[in-house]
Formats: sequence, structure tokens, C-alpha cells
Amino acid sequence: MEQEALMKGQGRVNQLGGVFINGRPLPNHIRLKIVELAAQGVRPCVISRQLRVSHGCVSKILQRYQETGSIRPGVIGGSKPRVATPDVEGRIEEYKRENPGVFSWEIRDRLLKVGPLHEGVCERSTVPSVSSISRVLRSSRPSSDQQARSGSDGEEVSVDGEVDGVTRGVGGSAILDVDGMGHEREGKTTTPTKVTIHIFFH
DNA sequence: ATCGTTACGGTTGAA
DNA sequence: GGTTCAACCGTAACG
Repeated sequence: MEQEALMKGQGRVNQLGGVFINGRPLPNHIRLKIVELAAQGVRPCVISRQLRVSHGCVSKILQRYQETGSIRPGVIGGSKPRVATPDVEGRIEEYKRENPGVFSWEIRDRLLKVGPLHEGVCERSTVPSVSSISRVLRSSRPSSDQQARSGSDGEEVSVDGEVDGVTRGVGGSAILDVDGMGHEREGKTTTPTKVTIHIFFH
């Protein structure tokens, strides 16, 4: 593909008379030469002129070599693995908009194809974990002070065991009402009551 | 004269 | 087969 670019006349000439392809890494033999010359004690400015490569590029390749020991360029392109597809992420945010107080595990149930609602889009094997869902929610609503306040109020956490005397399923969740103000949920405002909860951080 | 840094215009490739 | 988009590219220019 590199050869093709040159064939198609994509090769350009820099100020020093050197040939390069815009947006593409320098070929390996030149990168190697840069490192070899530097190892022989040749100064970067001389390498730049001799190989007709911009000094900024010589600097970058030499610095990367010192840091990583590799001649190679960085990994170009691709995308990071997604925990949830954009479709599913959109659905999660939609549920949250409909009902801001909804628990992540409730969203998870609703996403599931099987179950009472039969409206989900996920198989059991592809449904995001509860913590993934709450992370999606956190990052989809990065309202300026959200990060600074993280953990101080209304943060959703995983809960095992009993909540308010009612045994919840393993992996359930609860809203920590740290400020004692209560929270809107299904039209009602929950008022802080004396509860004992056992929280296990995984 | 040298070299660290970065805006710019560009390409790539997994999702 | 096409689109999205955050990763990386080298050059040119500034300090």
C-alpha cells in the first residue's frame, strides 16, 4: 500500500529534498538509519540533513527509541473495544432519561431479551454488566462538576446482602443518600430513613 | 546553529 | 460495503 501511494504520485518532497508520504510513517529503513547514526554519535541536526528528514521527526523517532527501544511507529487507526454497542448505550441513556432514578440492575433486566418486558436488545451473553451500565451513565452525563463530586452524593454502588431489611439479590444496587436530601424516584421523593446496608466493593 | 514543541493537513482501521 | 472517529503520521514553523 506504501508502494501504491508512491506509484500514484502521493510522494511529496520536504524542504530538505527528502521524500515523504503525508499522514504516513517514514519507511523502516530510514527509521533504522536514524537510530544507527545516532548510536554512532552523529548529532541529530546532521542526521536530519544527511537523511533529508525534518529535525522534528528525527527528534521524535530518537525519543521514542529511547523510551520504548523500538524503531517502529505507533499503532495507527482502529478503535478501542466497546463494552456496549452504540445502540445499547443509546438505549441505556434513554431508559435513564425516562426514569432518572432507575437502578443499573433494572436497566440491565430491561435490556435482556428474555424476561417480563420482552423489549430488550441483548442476549444474556452480550448484556453489559451492572458496573458497565453505571459507567456508561457516568460518562454520558459529564456535567462539569460531575467528576469532582463523584462519590459524594447519589453515587450508585454494588450491594450484596440486605438493604433496609429487605433482602436484595446479589449484585443489586442502591443509591447512597449521603447528603440526606432524598432523591426523586418514580414521582415520589425518597426520604432518608435509618437503614443498615452492607456494602462490598469488588 | 540546534533542537524541543506543536498546529496543521493527512491516513488508518476496529467497531 | 460504507461511516465514524480517536488514534497516529511528518512537516513546517516558532521559540
